[in-house]
This record gives sequence, structure tokens and C-alpha cells, in this order.
Amino acid sequence: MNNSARDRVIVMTQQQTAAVTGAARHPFVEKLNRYTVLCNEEQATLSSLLARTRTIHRGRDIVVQGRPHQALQVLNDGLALRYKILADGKRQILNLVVPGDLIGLPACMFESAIANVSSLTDISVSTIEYKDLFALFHRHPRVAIALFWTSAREGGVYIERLTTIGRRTAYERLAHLILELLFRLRAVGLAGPASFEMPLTQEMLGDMLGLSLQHVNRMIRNLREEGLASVEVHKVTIHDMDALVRLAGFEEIYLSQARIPGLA
Amino acid sequence: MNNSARDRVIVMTQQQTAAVTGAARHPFVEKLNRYTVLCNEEQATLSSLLARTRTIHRGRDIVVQGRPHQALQVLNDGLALRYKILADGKRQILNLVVPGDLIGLPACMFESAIANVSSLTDISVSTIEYKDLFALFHRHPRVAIALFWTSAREGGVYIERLTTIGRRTAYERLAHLILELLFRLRAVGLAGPASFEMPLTQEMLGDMLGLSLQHVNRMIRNLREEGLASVEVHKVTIHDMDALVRLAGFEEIYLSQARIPGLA
DNA sequence: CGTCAGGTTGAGGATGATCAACGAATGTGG
DNA sequence: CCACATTCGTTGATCATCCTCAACCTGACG
Repeated sequence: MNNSARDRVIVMTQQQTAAVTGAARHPFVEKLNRYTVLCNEEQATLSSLLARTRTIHRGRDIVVQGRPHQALQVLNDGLALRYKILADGKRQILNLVVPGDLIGLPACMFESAIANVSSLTDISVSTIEYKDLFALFHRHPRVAIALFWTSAREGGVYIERLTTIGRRTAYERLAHLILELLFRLRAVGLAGPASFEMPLTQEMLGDMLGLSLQHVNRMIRNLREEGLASVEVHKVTIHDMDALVRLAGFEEIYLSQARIPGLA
Repeated sequence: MNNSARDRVIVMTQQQTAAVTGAARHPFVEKLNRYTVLCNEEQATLSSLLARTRTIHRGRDIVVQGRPHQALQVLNDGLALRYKILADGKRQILNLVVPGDLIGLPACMFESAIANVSSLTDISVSTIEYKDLFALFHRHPRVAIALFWTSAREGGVYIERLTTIGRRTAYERLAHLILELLFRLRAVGLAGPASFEMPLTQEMLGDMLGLSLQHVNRMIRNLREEGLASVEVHKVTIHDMDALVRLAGFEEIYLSQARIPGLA
């Protein structure tokens, strides 16, 4: 916990730099750059791919289950949710999409999308046509490797959620989700050391965790009464990090964005 | 459902061809070749990467949670399981690994492995060092694209399992798993039109579905009594495919291995 | 001022876990 | 060949976690 405040300051500084230098500094480029140091040309090519951005208001569907598509999209700013709707109307929220993420991964890698993505806030996105993606693989293999690496690591989030839903109690599930959100948002400069803004309703939390909204409400009360964390309207604050980590069985390694080993 | 038997025949023929031409025809190469047609040189490079194989007996751990590593492995033959063990000993099985799959995906994309993989049968594996993988990205961008595509589609299996565990009843979960196993095994020539050999215990099924083994047993009995499917010692047979698909809410698209759109 | 989304709380009930016991099949050592 | 252990499957009884139904509260917004 001691150096997390410092970490955050560094991230925020990067964000501010981005604001100064304009769209060239882009969360997606930043992320790939964390996997392996990219040269100027590589960064320039990526930036030009992402140059044209589009703004979408909150609550709009960006990707729709069953619909075909011919491009991937990158989230530049704001938050989105990936989810699936079952035939009987039940919803499973798969993941939170944060700036720098590929929106259509993995939903858009099929003939028609296998999941929905909708904007949780107003967002800014860039589109990468498949043909441009393929050209990128030919021109900049190192970028391709970084891309491969990120998308493979995405899988880590899913397997962790899977074990959370499959094998943890409701109380543990909520604790684990809160910690995951904290760490993922912190990595993109959107959270403090032990708190973050959260535009998720209790119904959404339930749909992420396989729980009813009423039960989420009770587990939130539990966390508050036990002094572990408080979940208010749009803000989550962690009061006892150690206890929460212990309760959740949380291990942050699956969210790591460390260098790719052995890549020059 | 009508042409699935025919599809299988084609796959089986490919497998037989493999037996004739020897190790050069490899399930991993076959799979990438289904994503985009690879030229001879591309296939040759891949095959040489996979030439050295290693046999591992059943019940051995190939990848161990928390342990570092410097290579990916490819499963050539046999079956394996990816799983996580929690601090209190509970186990969540994440996925079945079938021939042609990258074993260490996504577990080995981190500084230390975030999940275990163990052999379910005697298996044959090839090792791909990271440096060889990187070289492949430089030499054969089209292979890299196919690799990116497969690994991204892996995510589809996880999000489907996630919605299954999060939002379906125990009965539906079992039905869905049986169908997924059938279709995945059929894609590698290891299942008939409506049946397959299954070396999974009821405890393992429970650990895949977030259920207790006793409850799995009862749901299996249900399926049998309703005439939908029978799960015997090491063999699963589906008796009423339509009803099972309806019960599970199963949509096979997330297992598709169709061509990558727009890739020459 | 009415409506609506979101949050809060309680009561009752169902799904699925846990505990417990037993049977069948397989393997092992004597 | 038998005694024994072990693994896997089967079934019943009880119990708890979590769902469903229902009601009410609050604040925001037209």
C-alpha cells in the first residue's frame, strides 16, 4: 500500500502529458508500450491508426450480439461493459472495458458478435479496420507481439472471474470484484490508492457476479458493518485493504502489465 | 444439425491423412490452416517448430500456478485440464485442452503462471520457446495473425462458461457443458455425431460447473430420466439433441473456426 | 407534483451444499 | 487367489446460501 499513491501520481502525470501533447499519446499506445518499448515509428503508425476518434453517449450499444462487423474498436476514454443476454432475459456482465482496451475482444472475432458492448459513460473510440490490423502485423511485428500478449492476458481476467463465480461465496465475490476494479482502474489513472468512482448500479454488480441485486445490497452492508469497505452511490472506498484482500483471496498478478520476457 | 455428420467425416479424413504423412501434419497447423490458408513455407516453419515432441503420462502437472516459465507448449495428442486451486483447497476447472491448443494460454503469459494445467490422459506436447515465437512473428506475419485470432477466440469459451455458471441453473449448466464438449471434441475428430469418450469424473464436471459432485450426479440422472442424454463411466451419448440444445440455450457459433474475414 | 431509477429491508422458499452411508470396480500386496 | 485399499458413483436427509416477492424510501428530473 505504501507506494501505491506514488504509482498513481506517475500515471496521472502520464495522463496529463497526454493532454498536453494531444491525441498522439493514447492509452492503447501507452499500454502496448508497457509490454515492450516501442520505437518512434511504431508509435507513430499506431497513433495514426487511432487518429480518427468518435464520441458515443452513455447507454448506447457499440457491439450487438449476433450482428456482423468488419472492424475492431479501441476505447480511448470513458468506460464500457461487455455482456451477454440469455433467451430468458437474464444478463451476465462479462467485463468492464477501460481506456486502452480493445472493445471487440473477443466478441468480434467471430462471424457475428457473440456478446454486446455498451457504453457506461460517454466514451471516445477509434476504429481499426481488419485490413489495417493485418497491415500492422506485416509492418510492425513487435507491435503485433505486444498485441498478441495483451489480448492473451485478457484471458486472465476471465479465468479469475470464472473461479470467483464458480467457487467463492457471495461475500468473497463482491470483495474480489471491488479489488479487481480498483487495480484495473488504477492502472489507467482512474482510481486513487484505495478508492474509485464507480458508475455501476447494484444490479450491474449482481449481473457481474451471478447474484441478485438484493443480495449484493446485503453484502455491501456487510462490508460496511465489518469496516472493510463502503460502496456509496458512485464511489467505492476501501477501509481495510489487508482484510479485504484476505477475504477475497485476491492476487493481483493476473492484472500485471509487465514487460514481455526476452523481447528486445 | 444436418451436415454435422458430413463435417465430421471431413475432419476424420484429415486426421487419417495426418497419420499417413507423419508428424508434418499437426493438429495445431491444421487449426491455423483453418483460419487462413497457409503456404508451404509457412506450414514448414510451423512444423519444424513443433517437430520435437515429448510424451507425458496422465495425471502430471505441465504448468503449475506461481511457477515461472519461458516457453509455451502445444498439445499434439491427448487431453489436459486447466484449473485453479484456491487457498482453501477449492478447485475451479477452467477449460478442457484439446489437441492443437496452446497449453499455456493464458496461464503462461504472466511472470509466473496464474493457473495449472495437468494431463488428463497420456499426452504428447511440443514446446515453443518465446524467442522462436517472436521470430515467427517477424518471418510469417500471416501465421502471427492466425495465432492472434485463435487465441482471441479462446476468450469466447471463457465468456460462455462465465454466463453458464453465472446465470444458468445446474441442470442447464450440465447440458451446456455436454454440448460444448461434444462440439469441441468433434472439431478435432475425437467425437461422433452425438457421443464421445469422456475421461472426466463427476467431481471434475462439478469443478467445471461450480457444483458439488453429488448435485452433478443428480442432474445426470435427470438427463437420463428425461431421455435427453446418458453419461456413463467414460462415455457421453446424446439422445435428444434438439431438446438438449433448447434446455442449454446452446449456440455453437462461439466454437466456430471459420476463416478470418478479408485475409488473403 | 408525479414518475422513475436506484437503493434498502424483510419474509418465505428453492436451489444446491454438506454430511453420511453404501455399492461397484479396479488395483495391490501378500 | 484373496484381503484390502482406493477411486468413483449413487442415494438420502438435513441445512444454508441465496433467490424471489413485496414493500417502501430517496433523489433526480420533467
